[in-house]
Amino acid sequence: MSPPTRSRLRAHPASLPPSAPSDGTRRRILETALQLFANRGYHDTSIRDLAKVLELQPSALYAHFSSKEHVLAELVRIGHEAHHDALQAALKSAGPEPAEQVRALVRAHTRTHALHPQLAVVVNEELYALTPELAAPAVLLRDKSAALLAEVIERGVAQRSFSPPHPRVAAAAISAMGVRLPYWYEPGSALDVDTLADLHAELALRMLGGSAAS
Amino acid sequence: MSPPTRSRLRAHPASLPPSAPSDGTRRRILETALQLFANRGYHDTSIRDLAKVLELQPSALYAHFSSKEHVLAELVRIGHEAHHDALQAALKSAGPEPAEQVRALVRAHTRTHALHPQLAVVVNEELYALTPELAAPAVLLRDKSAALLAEVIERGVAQRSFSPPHPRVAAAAISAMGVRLPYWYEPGSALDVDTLADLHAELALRMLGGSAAS
DNA sequence: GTCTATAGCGCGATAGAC
DNA sequence: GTCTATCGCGCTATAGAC
Repeated sequence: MSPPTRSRLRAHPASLPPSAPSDGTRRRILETALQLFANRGYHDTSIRDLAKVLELQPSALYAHFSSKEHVLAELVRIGHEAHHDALQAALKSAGPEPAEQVRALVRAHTRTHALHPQLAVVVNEELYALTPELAAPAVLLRDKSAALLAEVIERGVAQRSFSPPHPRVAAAAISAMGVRLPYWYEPGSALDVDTLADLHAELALRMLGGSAAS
Repeated sequence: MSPPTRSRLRAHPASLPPSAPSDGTRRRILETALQLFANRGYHDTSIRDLAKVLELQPSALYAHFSSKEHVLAELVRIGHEAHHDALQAALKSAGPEPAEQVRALVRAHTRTHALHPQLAVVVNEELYALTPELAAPAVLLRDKSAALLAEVIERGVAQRSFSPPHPRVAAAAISAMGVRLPYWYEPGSALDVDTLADLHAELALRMLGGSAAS
């Protein structure tokens, strides 16, 4: 760990989604690693830093994870699965119209990033610290999640509900709103998560144009 | 440098803006560091890695920079200044209407991120690897750049040209489009930079609503 | 599953010759 | 301004006792 640095995130403390392991020490390690990786980065956080916060000896961590990289890989896996599951659930409960489906997807995307900002940051900034083998499952989930939005947009365009100037660029812009959230949004602020999710959905529909924008 | 990893960026090779130093070795160091920091991250790139690519001995770098951190600081400075200068020039040449000014700002924001993707990534992901003292000038420029967009939006809202659901959230969404560009945009693709800049401007105006959206 | 101790290596940076 | 050589330290990970 290098010397006096500002922390990357506004949010505190690190929150894992419910799907994470409930087992005691393994979960504590993941939560602590999440906090440190999010604030300082994976490569700037040492096994010794992690052990110190956990009040364990460095060697004790190896009873729970076979390497520092496997701790990161588990966080990346949890993050991608939680995100993908949230998108799928949102889509499933959304009804058939593209506008309603976009609204549901964007709300879920935004909620995930706002409620688990550390996980979002680690997933997005540290994925490339993993060997391709360990990163592969996450990359696959990433592509599937992107496809969920892309397909809804395509269908909306096909049936003239949407008229974006460029569907792929619009999809990237919609995704970007959520991905950048952890860097400026303050979870305890006047703007609550549900309102924010609605605002993002509204902005997404405006970008997509057509009759759906309110 | 850790073992087999995918690179963070699609773009190749690293491009510095014209404002960067033209001097020989110093510039070569900056260009090479930019490429390595963008692809592997600052903390995962060693002085030895840098020297190897440059075909120099590690100690030779210290004739040009007093530390590895100062190399990063210089890149961060160059990146922030080029970005801020581009926004200011765009605004200056834009005429008085808020819609025209937003279009100019977004076009400049997008062009900067598309034309210098490595610099954008390093500036955004590695700023927090700097001590607060070295990061301070960049943070100041960042705030000034954000204010340029925020003020134009505010004026547009005040004179009823814009009707965003929430000006601050819309500003963040507009900025996010550009910031995320380096992670998906392929500079040599069918979609050229100017078209992309126009598309982003169009999306921004749609989000801001009002009479200005085309 | 935690401890003490340490192996083995790579790191950033410096000394001093040329 | 580049070289050779190296200091001193922190790193990931392992060995082996309890």
